[in-house]
Amino acid sequence: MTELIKISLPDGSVREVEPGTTPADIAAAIGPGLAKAALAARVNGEVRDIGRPIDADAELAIVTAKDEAAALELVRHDYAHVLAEAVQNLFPGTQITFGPATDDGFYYDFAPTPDRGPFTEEDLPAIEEEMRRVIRADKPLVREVWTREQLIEWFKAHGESFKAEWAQELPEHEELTVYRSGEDWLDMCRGPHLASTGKLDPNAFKLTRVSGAYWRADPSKPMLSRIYGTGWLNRKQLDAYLVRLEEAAKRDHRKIGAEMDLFHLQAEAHGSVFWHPNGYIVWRQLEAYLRRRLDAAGYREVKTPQLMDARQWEQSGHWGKYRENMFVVPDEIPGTEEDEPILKGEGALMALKPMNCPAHVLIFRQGIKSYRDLPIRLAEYGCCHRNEPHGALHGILRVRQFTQDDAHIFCREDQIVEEVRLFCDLLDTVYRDLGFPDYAIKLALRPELRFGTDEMWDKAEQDLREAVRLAGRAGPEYGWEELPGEGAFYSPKLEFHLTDAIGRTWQVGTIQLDYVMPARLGAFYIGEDGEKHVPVMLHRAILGSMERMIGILIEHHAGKFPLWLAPVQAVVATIVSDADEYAREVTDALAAAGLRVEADLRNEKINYKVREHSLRKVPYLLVIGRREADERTVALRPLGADARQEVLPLEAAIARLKTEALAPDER
RNA sequence: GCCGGGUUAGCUCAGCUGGUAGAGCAACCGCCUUGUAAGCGGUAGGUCGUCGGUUCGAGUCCGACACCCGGCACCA
Repeated sequence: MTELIKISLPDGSVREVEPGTTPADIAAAIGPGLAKAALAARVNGEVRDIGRPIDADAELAIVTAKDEAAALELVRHDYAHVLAEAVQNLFPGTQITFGPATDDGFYYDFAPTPDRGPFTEEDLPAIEEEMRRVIRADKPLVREVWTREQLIEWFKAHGESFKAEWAQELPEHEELTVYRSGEDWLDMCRGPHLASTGKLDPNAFKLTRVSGAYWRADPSKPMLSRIYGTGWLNRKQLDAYLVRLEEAAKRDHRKIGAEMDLFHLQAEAHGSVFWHPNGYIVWRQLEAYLRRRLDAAGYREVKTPQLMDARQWEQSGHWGKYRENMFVVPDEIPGTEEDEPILKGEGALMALKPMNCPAHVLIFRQGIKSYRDLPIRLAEYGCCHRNEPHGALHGILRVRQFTQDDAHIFCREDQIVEEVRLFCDLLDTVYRDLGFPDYAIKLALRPELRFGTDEMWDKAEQDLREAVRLAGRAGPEYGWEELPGEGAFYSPKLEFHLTDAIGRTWQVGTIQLDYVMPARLGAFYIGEDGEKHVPVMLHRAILGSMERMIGILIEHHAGKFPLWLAPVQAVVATIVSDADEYAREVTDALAAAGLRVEADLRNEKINYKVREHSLRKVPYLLVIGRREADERTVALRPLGADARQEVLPLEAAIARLKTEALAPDER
């Protein structure tokens, strides 16, 4: 007689069953409803196949669609496998490699046959159709444990060289499993999976795009053909997701930037932004605001050279570690004669600055500094050039010329924690002012390629960890996380990731603790002991870059900037030409009050004017008809179709707009 | 840099298997004096990304290059 095992359920009850009973059996015993809804099982917290037997006492919870995170992960992983099966059905000879669930769906990387070539978007409808067929066939997904030798032999025999390579390299101790989909298809996979393909909703997924992807993310390895999809529990979720995508597309800063006439990009200066008058107003407002905050926080603003001799970059270490991203310029007078080469290559090399830090150290080095002078906080709106890989450029979010809101704090070791704390406070204020109350803090640890000794890195990482903890910002509410290998080559860094209006995150702010560069560039101060000491250098930025932050602000606000940032704050629009003279008076009065205002006296219907200025996202329209002109009032209409307008005396309207237009630090 | 897809009027886009370009909006002109997201009519506007090739003939086919888009890698 076999010993029964005890299965504890979430409601506290315990069932005694034969060893080898599956969660599916138990779900069925509880009720047919649960059996039908069951997708997988949590056995002692671990998500497992619903059909995988339990051999010992365990805690069991049945995973249903209500356990949404786990259910989505399962479903997406299964969609990926169905995608792989469908592709191999349609395109025999295509090799399978790897296909995980992602945040909103799944992908699978394939090695197509050479004559077939990479997949294109035109292939997707047929593949989707085949996926639906596989789903409707309701093929059972069965787990089997194989040996490494079995796996390698099987994959080699079936022409799956990528899978065979992988099976070869999986860790020793791991249990190696395959999942069969019916009789005719299988993939090596850790699982877990649903009981059968029919558990998927054939109308809750969509293949979205194709792309190349390196095998094992390594550019020296072959490029595979990746197919992306989005997958959900049901059609309603899918539709909601597709609507969200459309919403995000509407906020695209490139589209809004053109509509609002903020900036443009063109091939002749690719990777650099042409700021138009409207866009540059946003820039100037943002810059002026932050400058006031920095002044108040004890920073001193500087301006340093764009071009410096290559020897300087050698000394700072950039020449060795960063040169491939630098624009190098010969210090030479170009030839102008027809038959003469433009450059003879005789001049010394100079480079456009990719960072501001060396120049700030050079300022620090001027004159003798005492320990009493520290901390010294040097700030610069530093225009940097970085020769980024062309494929990386993206609108104004990733460019080759950008302006950092950079600053370097030179301090003593005993001041580090306080400086980091002060920085965290300043950054918190700025993010709140800009409308980003939610942000996460992460610590990026030493990368492979780096300066300095391990002891230095140990200390720097520990100092940052400690400083954030003491600043009271290392908790889960700040999304605290450590990221191995993500640090800069000269220092570990704290990264600040903010969350925008539609839930996307953007890495913007940073503070980095550097023991190396000041020493390399010979910076020192005289300590209390009368000896020379090397100061610690904190590299820090709050906005990251002006270009990127403005791009993020455009997407965050969908172009509807708060009044203080809006390029045009108000338009005075007339209904009849009889009101022109009064409208001019109103416009002049608003301008005199410091507001950015335009008059629209065109011979157009008010409907037309409302629509046009609404599309331009002008925050306020001051509508002037005969009535307003007679009564010396204005109809103040805030942006938005459902916005209620208010008729008020001219003076009252001016006073109100003036107050509302103050920057957050001026209120 | 790598894979795939693009580039046609100021903007959004059409143009089948090659036969010398088309719509809507915007612009301009006129009418309408207008009350809260497009009033009506008319006119003008394009070396079809660049360069080269195939062809009697190229927006259309081929090649190179540039830039853009989606990813990959990169983001010090």
